Parts: sequence; C-alpha cells; structure tokens
Amino acid sequence: MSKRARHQGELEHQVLDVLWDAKGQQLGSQAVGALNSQQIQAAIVDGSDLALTTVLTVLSRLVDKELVIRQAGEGRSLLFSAAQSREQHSAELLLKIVAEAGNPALAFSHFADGLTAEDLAALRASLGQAPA
Amino acid sequence: MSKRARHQGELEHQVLDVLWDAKGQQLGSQAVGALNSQQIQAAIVDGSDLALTTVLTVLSRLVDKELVIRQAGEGRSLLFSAAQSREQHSAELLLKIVAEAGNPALAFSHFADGLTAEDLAALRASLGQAPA
DNA sequence: AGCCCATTCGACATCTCGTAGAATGGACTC
DNA sequence: GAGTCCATTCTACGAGATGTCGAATGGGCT
Repeated sequence: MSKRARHQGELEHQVLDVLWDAKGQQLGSQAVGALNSQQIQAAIVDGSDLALTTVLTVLSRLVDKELVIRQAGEGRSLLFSAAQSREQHSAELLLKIVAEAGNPALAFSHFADGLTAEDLAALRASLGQAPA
Repeated sequence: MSKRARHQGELEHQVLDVLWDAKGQQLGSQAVGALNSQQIQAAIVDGSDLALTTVLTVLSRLVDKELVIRQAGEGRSLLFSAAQSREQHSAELLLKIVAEAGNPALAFSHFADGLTAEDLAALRASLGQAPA
C-alpha cells in the first residue's frame, strides 16, 4: 500500500495547485473554478494514480485548514475550490514572515538583493514607484 | 516527561532565536555569536527547564538542516552559531515563496496591501537604493 | 425495495518534532 | 594506566501531520 511518498505537504500542495489553476482560468461559470473530486484526481500530474479516497481525504484536510471551500454540486456530488488565489495565499505567507522578522527593513534589503530584476520591477510597480 | 508541547517547530525556533540574538550582539570575538549548549539552554525563555540533551538534539537537527553551524570549542565542548542572520533567513523564506508564486506581480500587490505603513516605508526604502 | 456511486469513517505507515535517559568517549586526576 | 567526570551522541518514545486506502454509509434513481 504505502508507496514511498512525497515530501511533507507535497500532495496537499499538488491539490491546491490544481484548484488554483482552475480558479485562474474560470470560463464564466459562476462557480469560480470549482471541481469535483475526480476532476481533481485526474488533474494531479503525479504519475502514480492515487485512489479517489486519498484525494478526498486531502481535500477535507484542506477544507479544515480553510484553504479549500466545499460546496454542493449536481446531485450528491461536491465541488471544491481554492479559498483564495495562489497569489493571495503567497501574499499571506509573505506577510506572516515579515511579521516574524526581527528587523523588517533589514530583511527587505536582503530580500531585494535576491530578487530578479524582473521581480524587482514588479515589486516597485506594486508599491506605486516609478520603475527606474 | 512529555509536557504536551509547543506547536510544530516551536522549540527549534526558540533555539534559533537565541542564536540569532547572540549573532546580533557579537562583541568582537572572532567566533560570531557562538554559544555552547548550556548557554543556549539557559537562554531559552521557556518557563520549564528543558534537559540539556533535549537542547542538543534540537541543535543537531538544526545542524542537519544547515541552519546552525557547529564548531569545536574549548576542550571537548562544541559551540553553535546561526548559519545566517535572522533577516537573511527571513529573506530566504520570502524569496522561496516568491519563486513559487505563479504571478509575482500579483502576489506583490496583495502583499503590499497587507503591510503596515511602517513596513511599507521600509520596503520602499530598501528598494530605493537597489541597483538598476 | 434494491442497486450504485459519491462521500465519509476508520486505519495504518512514515516523518517531523519535543523530550529525555542511557551509552560512549575524551580529558583530567592519582 | 586505571578511574572518574562530563560533554556529546545514541536510542527511544509520544504526539501531530500527512500520505494512502479499504470498508461502511447514505442519498438518489430505477
């Protein structure tokens, strides 16, 4: 049964990725990127086919963490969708780290040093500064 | 014995904090903020006194993660020090998140929205001096 | 009512982390 | 050189998080 597994949180992350991608390309349906369990199962790139129950277990754990929203769909099926966009989630993590940083200013300077020119420009832009 | 503990990674974080503080106030000794196990044990604010072996176990785990550096000290004692400053560590985490963010620009704008005015100013300042 | 299938429950394995006693080994003493 | 002392290392166990499912449930449909 147990198939030498991925790193910690890997599967949960993969599921979130699927949901985030779905949310990203919403086609107009009012249900923003909501997918059912089999669609999620199918979308997980992981070579080995995971049991549907495995996907569902992960999904319910993500719901507990409030990272995924579960809503009723057609018949007795359920639809899952990411609670936030991938970027909102990233921003939340970013903020959490800044909150724990002893000296934000110093952390920011190291951070800026490590960013690519492209990302740096994007950051400046989002801060409302002229890019140059 | 087991004192139903802290959250995940709490102790490791406390130990890192001690080491980071030590690194911050280096007094001139060439050994940059290096402390021995008992100094670290004593510095951990945690009300309950942890066994020295507990501190050592955590320390070796941190060494494995390359977050702490272990060097020989007086006699058979060992000295431990943080591999990076608290802020460098924060910056690394920040960069890792940005690397995983699908759309950095979008993530940055959400990030900026959540920052306090103070942190926002600090971020602007650190970007201001960045090379173009 | 009976069958089907989506969902939920319950389980077990592994890994991480907290926590620490027992064992080991080098340094120092006599 | 043997004995002692103490820092370090080994080994271990409990709990929580996560991966992974098979079995049990339950609602809807024929």
